[in-house]
Amino acid sequence: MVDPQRANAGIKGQPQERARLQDVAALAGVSIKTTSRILNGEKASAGATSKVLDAAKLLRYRPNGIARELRSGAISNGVGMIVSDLSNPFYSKMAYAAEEILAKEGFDLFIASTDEDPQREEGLVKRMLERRTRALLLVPSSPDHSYLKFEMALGSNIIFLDRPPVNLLADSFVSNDRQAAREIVAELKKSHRRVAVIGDEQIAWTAKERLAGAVEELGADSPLIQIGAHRPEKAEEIAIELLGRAEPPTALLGLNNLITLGILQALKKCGRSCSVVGVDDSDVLQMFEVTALNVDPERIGELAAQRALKRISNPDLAPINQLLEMRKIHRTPLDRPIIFPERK
Amino acid sequence: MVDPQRANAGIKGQPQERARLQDVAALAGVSIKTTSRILNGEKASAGATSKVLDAAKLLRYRPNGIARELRSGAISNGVGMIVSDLSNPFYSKMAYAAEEILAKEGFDLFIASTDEDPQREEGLVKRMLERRTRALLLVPSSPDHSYLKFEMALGSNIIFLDRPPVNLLADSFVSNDRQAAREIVAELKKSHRRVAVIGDEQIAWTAKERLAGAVEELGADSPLIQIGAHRPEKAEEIAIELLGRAEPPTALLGLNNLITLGILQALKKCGRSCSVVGVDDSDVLQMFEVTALNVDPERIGELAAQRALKRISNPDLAPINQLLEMRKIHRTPLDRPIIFPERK
DNA sequence: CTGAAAGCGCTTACAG
DNA sequence: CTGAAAGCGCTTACAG
Repeated sequence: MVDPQRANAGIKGQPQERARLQDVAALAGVSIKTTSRILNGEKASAGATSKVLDAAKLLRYRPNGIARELRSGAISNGVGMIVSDLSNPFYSKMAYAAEEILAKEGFDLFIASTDEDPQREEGLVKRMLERRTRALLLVPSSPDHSYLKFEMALGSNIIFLDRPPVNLLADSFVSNDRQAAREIVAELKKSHRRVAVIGDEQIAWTAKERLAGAVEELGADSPLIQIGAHRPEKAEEIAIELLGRAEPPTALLGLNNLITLGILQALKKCGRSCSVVGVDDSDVLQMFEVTALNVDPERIGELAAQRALKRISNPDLAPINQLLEMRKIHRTPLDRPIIFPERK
Repeated sequence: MVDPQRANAGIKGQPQERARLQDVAALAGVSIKTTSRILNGEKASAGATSKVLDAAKLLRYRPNGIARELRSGAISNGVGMIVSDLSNPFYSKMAYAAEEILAKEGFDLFIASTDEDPQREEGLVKRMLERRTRALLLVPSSPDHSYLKFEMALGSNIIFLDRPPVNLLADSFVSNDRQAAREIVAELKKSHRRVAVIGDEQIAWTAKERLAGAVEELGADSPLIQIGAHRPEKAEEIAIELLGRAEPPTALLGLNNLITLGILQALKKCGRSCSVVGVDDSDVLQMFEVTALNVDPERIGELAAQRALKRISNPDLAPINQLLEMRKIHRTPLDRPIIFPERK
């Protein structure tokens, strides 16, 4: 009944025979059309209904939504979002905000994560667009987006978030990372002799921009600038090294949310107090009253989702590039140290 | 050339004419097959190539992946994950861990969020399965999963995480929330006269279980049990009220990560110190050395992803229900208060 | 209530 | 190098 040689067998995982409507109809002894009707919950004679349901169960029949979608001409209501690292609360908040806006308009948001791998990004983009995703919100990991030119010329709606497109004209919502980092370092220098800066690995655009801003103030070869802190643990390690020097920094600047967390962990572990400022905000910074430089991830997610909706109604919009300002959230004044809970 | 009356017009958003391969071929003056070859990057004569590419651009042609997939019989490599609230770090960590495991085996993980809406859950499940998602990881929001019986009988691979299926036999990975909550309250009672408990709105299974555990120790009508704290701000408000009573609690138990965050915010705001314990761990609890009861979200995500892989190779596995133990992470002893950074 | 035929937009053989 | 025909698994008209 089911031909195991059929095309869809054995692509990934175990070969898997899929029963078709045809197979169910044959086993039930009724026509394809009747079978379709019954499985779609329309009325039919009791006899036919039970025969068809039995046959479907026996053959483990599952309708092929791909075929249905093709025939019925229904358009997908899916919007895709591709982020670099879903475990970073910055991106999950962004995704949540976008989802809220899109769901209100009847669209599904499907989120995938590249783990900063350009290959994965290209593959995910391709697979999402081929499935007629109505728009794509992209936090890019790839260093070059010219591969998207053709897709965009073909009418795909692509919107960049948090990091700008490279070699491509497309909508983007990014923040003024370089300028913000430069200005906060300049401000710290006013009340501190030694300002240390800890940055991420130099992969993401935001990481490079923030570092560039700090370098403009402190010089490229400052021994107080340290990078490579991709996880909080690594940031903690670097901070401990800095604090252990003969001339330790009097202020520490963490160039993203995870790094600043690591800095606070270091202070806690060493029982030290020090002025701390963070780029990006978080619950922990709030609790310790650490002054932060921040763009709401929710704001970026909302703007991008709204733009996606606009583009879905009118794909011929000219690209816009919106620069969002990072704002300083004043908490502990920059010349005061962050005090840690006393240890027993 | 492009017939604006075609079926896929005007379903959602603006009507959108889609050029077909046929339209491109007609405009370029070559056959459909040649057009297909050129757009798929195969070799063809230079003349045909440029004519086809021009026509494709002019018509904003995008291949229909649905049709391609149907004809070529390719099987999707997508796995779906549906969570109740993506902005909760618990779930984004879970998703990240699952994604890592699945990506290693060549599967894409597509994540969607229901915002605790059963309707959205049903819709998302249906749309994902119809698209031949190979497996579905589900943190359910719905109070009844019998709607999935038919899907499962048809061979869909569905795995429940964090919350168990109701009226359905399916794989699940959940923690012993009730018992863990009961035991920690019992332990707190040993060194505290007044143990207060703050819980979430009684929607999610975990919220109900945790409350039930606390009630078993404190009684259903204890004035020290407060629920409805769905956001940290609400938990903070409740905690402030509790702390302002004539006989304030000597210990506060937060029944999830966001609630415990709110409790700490309340203590900070009021400048009070108090013993605090949290169900679920977080960066903030770690920094304040709050003792926590925890199941690694990463562990749940990994187990579920591994189970999905197994089911994809062998769909006939009998359902398993794994109960994960919540473990106590000892930090500050239960009879000691959490001390807050001194305010200036 | 039920069925035979046509077709969704592609790709896959198979010929020229 | 190129094309006409068949078919992926369904649903949509249209008949009986």
